[in-house]
Amino acid sequence: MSDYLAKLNPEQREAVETLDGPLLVLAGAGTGKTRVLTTRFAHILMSGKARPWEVLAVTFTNKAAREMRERVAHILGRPVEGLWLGTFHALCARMLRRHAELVGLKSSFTILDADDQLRLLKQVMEAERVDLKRWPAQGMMAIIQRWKDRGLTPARVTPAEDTDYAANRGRALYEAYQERLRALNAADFGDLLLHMTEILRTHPEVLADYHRAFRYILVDEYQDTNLVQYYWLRLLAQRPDPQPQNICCVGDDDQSIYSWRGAEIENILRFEKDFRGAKIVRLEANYRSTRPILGAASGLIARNTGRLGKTLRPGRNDADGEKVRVVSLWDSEEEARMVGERIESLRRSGHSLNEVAILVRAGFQTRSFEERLIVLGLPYRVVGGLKFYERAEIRDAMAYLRVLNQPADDLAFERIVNTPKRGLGESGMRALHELARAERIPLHDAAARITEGDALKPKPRNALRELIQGFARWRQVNAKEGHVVAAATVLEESGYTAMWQADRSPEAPGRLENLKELLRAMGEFQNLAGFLDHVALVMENDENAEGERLQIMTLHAAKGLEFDTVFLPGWEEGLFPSQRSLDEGGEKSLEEERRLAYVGITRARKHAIISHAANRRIYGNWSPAIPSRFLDELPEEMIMREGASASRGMRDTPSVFGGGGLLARRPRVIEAGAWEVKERPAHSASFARGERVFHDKFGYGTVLQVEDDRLEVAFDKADTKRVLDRFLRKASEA
DNA sequence: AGTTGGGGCATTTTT
DNA sequence: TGCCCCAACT
Repeated sequence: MSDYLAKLNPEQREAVETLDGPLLVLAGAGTGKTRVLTTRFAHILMSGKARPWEVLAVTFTNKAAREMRERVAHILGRPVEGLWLGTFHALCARMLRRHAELVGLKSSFTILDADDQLRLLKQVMEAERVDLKRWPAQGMMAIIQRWKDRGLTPARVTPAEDTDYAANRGRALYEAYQERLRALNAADFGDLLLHMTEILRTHPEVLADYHRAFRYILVDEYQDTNLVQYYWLRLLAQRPDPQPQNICCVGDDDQSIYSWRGAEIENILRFEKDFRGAKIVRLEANYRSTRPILGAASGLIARNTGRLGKTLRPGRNDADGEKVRVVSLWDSEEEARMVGERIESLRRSGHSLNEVAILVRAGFQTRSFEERLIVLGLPYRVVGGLKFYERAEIRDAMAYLRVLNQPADDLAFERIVNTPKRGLGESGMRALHELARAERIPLHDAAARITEGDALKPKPRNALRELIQGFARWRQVNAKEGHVVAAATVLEESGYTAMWQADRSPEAPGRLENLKELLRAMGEFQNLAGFLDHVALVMENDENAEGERLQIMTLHAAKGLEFDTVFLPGWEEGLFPSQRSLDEGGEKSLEEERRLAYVGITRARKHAIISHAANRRIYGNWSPAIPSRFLDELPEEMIMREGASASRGMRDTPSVFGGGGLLARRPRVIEAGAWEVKERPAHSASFARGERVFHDKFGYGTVLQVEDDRLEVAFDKADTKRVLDRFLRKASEA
């Protein structure tokens, strides 16, 4: 027997070895889902059932795709070429490049990011004279995305679907938006799936090609698929008899937490009906967490109805462990202090900070913890900050490259035509737009034409001519010397680099550094088009992971991760479960919140500390908070209560905090006063450039500029910020 | 063209 | 309470 199979337990082996016919693998948290998926992939190749390019393997994130690629290569002992392994979007983009003309695009189409999408839709709506005050473009975007999620092209949207926006003009706006995309030779993220599904639906010969091509299909996180992804998969999987439908979906209905993004939990619940003769394998042996953690999570999730049903059991013999802590606190400040203290003590006892995470329900909760951790000097990282590709300088540079690649990319052209400043103001842009619209030509071509006449003042006219001539030249550089040289030349000759060099702001050097990084990254790609696709689809987060850091992130962001110690703060009615889910979605969305709680608890290997506060500041005002109903749903024998909840029944308003435990140690009065430290009296000391200072919120930093009472400070653990001197202390006094 | 101040808004987010 | 976006200044 191959040794990669020997490492599996019986149920995992069944999931790997059941190669023929539809298979659903219900993989509970920590049951070796990724191992099964990658081993199955390798097993298909090793057993000779298919060649690498005959397997279609789909994930949701680039990270998951990368991981699968690496692990398959590891099992096989060599890298594998020619795989159809990637995210839904990347795979669809690849396919769509082959068939673009079937939906009115050219193979060279541009993939727009969220920002471009919204700007384009705004333009469309303005042109259609929609009152954007009354009907924000965001709302229309959301509707269009939901339609795309459900596989609805404008033609497939029925009047009954089109009732809740801009006096039933939603469908018309959607159609106009799609026309604009086509005119720009562009596709948004939703289009990648939508167009490909539409092609497979309406072009049997294309579908038949793919039926022949893919003998096996593997899908990760099936519970997160939306309808259009489901249609796409089903079309590809439902091969005509006698060819077997070898689709294997791996997922966990208990971890479906993305319905608000269009995911349909019904997809996984319905699997057996969709695919004749489907087999279901349950992975229930958990190798990650201790017995109490599993017991707490299982007890909680058992309250949900409409599950496929599965019970985690400890897969290791040493799985006994500490009970899940449920800590009651007076207010959110005290909660942050409690978490900080425990992390400090963990660190003192040799615990790695990389193995600690604080998982919150909503982004704004991270702040109180950040503030506390800065004061304590504990290094942390907030997952999900600004991404590399989202930074202004990168987006600008990308826009230059997009115009280089495709002159008709109006969105990109518009972004850079006056960056750096070329003296093109509102009137100049209007003239340009009018010419482009009148002649039905791209802005780039209109710009070339307009410099021939005298519609523009001399300064912008000359600058614009230079830009257009520049692009012609740079395209030749691209053809002759490659995209990296071309990119460097573009940034240099367009004056873009010079713009940042002349910038006196403290961010400028970092931005120039980022541009260099961009050029470096380009070197890894064959050509410009390949690179642009990569950036559009593979939004890499260039977080520098160096050094030991604890992590703060949302529960959503934590799915798929694991840590020795997990803090789960803010378990209060209205916050978790969130008010909105209580108000709107009824029982269904409450169940999704419960799944989110389940995801949170099951992230912990050894220690889970859940907490709630009796008082929380909401939009500035303190208001009392009731413990989350989820706390009552945890099996009593799996948890250990601390603070008020230790001696009193839950769900009462915890007005009296007299119970034992850690929190009762200090008198309440001192607790309440402690946070007033913020209101420090104005500091008479003045600061000098280069001086080390301390800020309650941002921590230590160095003074860059002084203007009266306003200082510019480069903080060690935060960006450079402008702050008033009264919020600063000298580092030596901090 | 850049700054400033008022008003509206305030889960979760990947591609 | 705080942030972000837009509109109206200078």
